[in-house]
Amino acid sequence: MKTESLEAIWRTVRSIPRGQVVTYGGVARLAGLPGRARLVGYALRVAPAALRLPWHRVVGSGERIVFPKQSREHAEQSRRLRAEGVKVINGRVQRRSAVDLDEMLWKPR
DNA sequence: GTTGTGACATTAT
DNA sequence: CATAATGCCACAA
Repeated sequence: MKTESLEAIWRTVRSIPRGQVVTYGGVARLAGLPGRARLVGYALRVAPAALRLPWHRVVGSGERIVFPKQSREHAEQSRRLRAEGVKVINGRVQRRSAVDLDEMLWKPR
């Protein structure tokens, strides 16, 4: 049922850890709905505000923010992500591998 | 029932 | 990098 799908998506989004981002397609896949990225967008659009979903952790393919650069949503998402330590440059979330590499080179010892 | 529109993704030009 | 074509599918008109 469709409400089932929406709930599965909401649960999945709710499970995204702080400081981590997942693509629309990724959420769909994790929710057991492969190939239905658009439904994820719809699910987030109609999600009850009461759920307090971390919608800002969901990005487009290539870890790009899907909202138009000038939009309020775009600014909002960038702000929220940066508030969690996620680097966002030019509407693009910096690759985690680069961050991990930095951690590796600095942490040891 | 048909058509247009998306908080999208992937592949091919 | 930019565009277009497809696939996907819920919803509104």
